[in-house]
Amino acid sequence: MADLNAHQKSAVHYIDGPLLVLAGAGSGKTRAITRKIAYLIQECGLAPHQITAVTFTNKAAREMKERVSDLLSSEQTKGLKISTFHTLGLNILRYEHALTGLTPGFTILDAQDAEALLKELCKKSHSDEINEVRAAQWCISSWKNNLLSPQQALSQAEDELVADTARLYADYQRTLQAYNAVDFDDLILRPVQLLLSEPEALERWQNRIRHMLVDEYQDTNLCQYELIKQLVGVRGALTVVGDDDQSIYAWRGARPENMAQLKKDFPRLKVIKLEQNYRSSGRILRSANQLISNNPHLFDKALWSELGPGDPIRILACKNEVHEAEQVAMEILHHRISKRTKFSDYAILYRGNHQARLFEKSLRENNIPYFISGGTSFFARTEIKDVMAYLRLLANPDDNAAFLRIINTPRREIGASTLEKLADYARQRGESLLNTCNAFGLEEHLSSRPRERLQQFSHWFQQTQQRAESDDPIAVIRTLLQDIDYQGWIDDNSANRESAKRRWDNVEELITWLNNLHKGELQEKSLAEMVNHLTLMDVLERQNEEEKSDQVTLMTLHGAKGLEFPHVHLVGVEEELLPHHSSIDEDNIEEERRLAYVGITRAQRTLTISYACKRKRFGELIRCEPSRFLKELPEEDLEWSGRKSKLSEEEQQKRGSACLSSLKALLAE
DNA sequence: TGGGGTGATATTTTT
DNA sequence: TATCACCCCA
Repeated sequence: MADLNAHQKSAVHYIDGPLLVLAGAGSGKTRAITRKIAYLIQECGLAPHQITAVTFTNKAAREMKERVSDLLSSEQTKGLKISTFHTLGLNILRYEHALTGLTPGFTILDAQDAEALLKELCKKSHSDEINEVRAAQWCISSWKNNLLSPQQALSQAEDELVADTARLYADYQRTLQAYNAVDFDDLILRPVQLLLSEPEALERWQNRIRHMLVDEYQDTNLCQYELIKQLVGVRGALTVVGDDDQSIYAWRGARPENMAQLKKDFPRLKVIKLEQNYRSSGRILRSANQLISNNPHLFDKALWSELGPGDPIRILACKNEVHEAEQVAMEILHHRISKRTKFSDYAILYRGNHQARLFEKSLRENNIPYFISGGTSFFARTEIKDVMAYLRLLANPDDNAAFLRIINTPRREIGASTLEKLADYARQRGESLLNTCNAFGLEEHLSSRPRERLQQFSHWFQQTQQRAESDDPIAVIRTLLQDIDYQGWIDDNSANRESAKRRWDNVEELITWLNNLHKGELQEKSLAEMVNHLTLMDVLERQNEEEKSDQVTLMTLHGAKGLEFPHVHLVGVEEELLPHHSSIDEDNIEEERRLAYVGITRAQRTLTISYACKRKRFGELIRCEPSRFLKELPEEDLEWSGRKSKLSEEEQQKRGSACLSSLKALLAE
């Protein structure tokens, strides 16, 4: 405990009731949480399995696990439950499946699968009003996050479109149940419904959890909060850590009000503030504080630091967006040489993903290694989704979504009209598509050729299912892929050799992951368990690999939360971009300000903010204003570059080449 | 079934 | 401007 400050210590030691830790940016909240877990085990006599800690991302969960195991022996951490909300929900559902009408092999549909299913359902019945499936999906998701049933949603609907969407929601939930499937939101929602309606289950889980810890608490939505409340019960053994100034997910249902709500629901709530910042130098911190003081606050908090003032904050005014990207690349090259830093000390943070492209270009042109965090995840790739769909169907024969995905991949000459007839008959019999392939009486609906094809598939699949019951899962998967010659299918369907190779490598990597899960410490036994585990996972392992090498990090402000970098470039700090124009329209400047605040507080030693005066947008060149947030920073801590000297373009070019030659001189040195 | 043409549409994203 | 989904046709 020696390396904790007094406030951190009291947060760790306080176990008499519910505790809210208001942890400012860089105040060592992860340290406090991990110490508290260690304290509960070592000093308070709790067994590791009685402690549940939840985070929002796999990455955060993994980091927390690592840091706890640095403090404790492996014996002391055995059974400790540190996971994401969704994994916690999955575990509850898995254990209590009998009470929910799900069978153990149930499928988790990811957002993509769910969208495809909704599209399908729309086509069938709700077509007229709903032409925006994604909007409907978003709407249904927020209903779920706000604990609204389809009936409630319908009764609250104010117009026909919403009413239709509510009916789609009802249809969607029915279909999911029929498929023996849940979506991501259900992983939280269904456990909540279960705990509310089944007192025995509630008691079981409340007894199991003797202390609960929640990270990034300001990001919880209503449904997640309800889950916490149910699990904690009257005992109130709860520690939550959060920072309302870093709430940047209100747009997807997060409720920073949950921090205030806690006080109402747990009157005994103790509040501890962590205000000493260990990350950033003084000027950076002062700027952040001053910026965020323009927002109203639920709780007052004043961050301070002992790290000394540090460098002023550089503001780069750039001619246009191309220029901005070049400048930033130049600055990084220059700075790295003169300060003898590593590329991995730098991060370029931006509001929207599309901004990455320009920086990618300029970094590449200057031979600066970089990696872009975000983008298509491993599990969204077609080849991975295909293989996963085969596995899903093995685990859950009712998973019609998986069936539809793979029935004609690779090609089996089973077309849309065949499937439609099959689906009609399946609905009539109340059975899954897979089952219906062999159903009695199918010949009345389908002519012999397509029927034979379906039966051939189903026959082969049955054999595979049988093998899956006894054989090693990995061997089953390998045989399955050989049977369908999936590698051949990839070869035939890739643009070129390289992409074919890459895609097959991805499949191999998936198998490696499955293998690790199977042999790993968690001992995931069944295919279903492994498949569900993988659905909730993401790129974390490979991201990890990339972080290790010396590269500049490019990511969105949202992606940067929870991270820190010695040198940060905050780019595109313009009106309409940060704050984003849609937030300006919706009068939601505060969240944008918090976003800027998150960006600033990522910086440890230097912060460079840049903006362009002109920018191409949707094909046309528009004039840009520097962000209003710049005016909210303390002028005396800023160092302007570019704007105040009214250089002609020509002269700027000269300066650019002067910069380049001085750089070359440095390199030669 | 896949390619090419067409028209809509441009945040943030985890699980 | 650039992308992407969708539709139609060969």
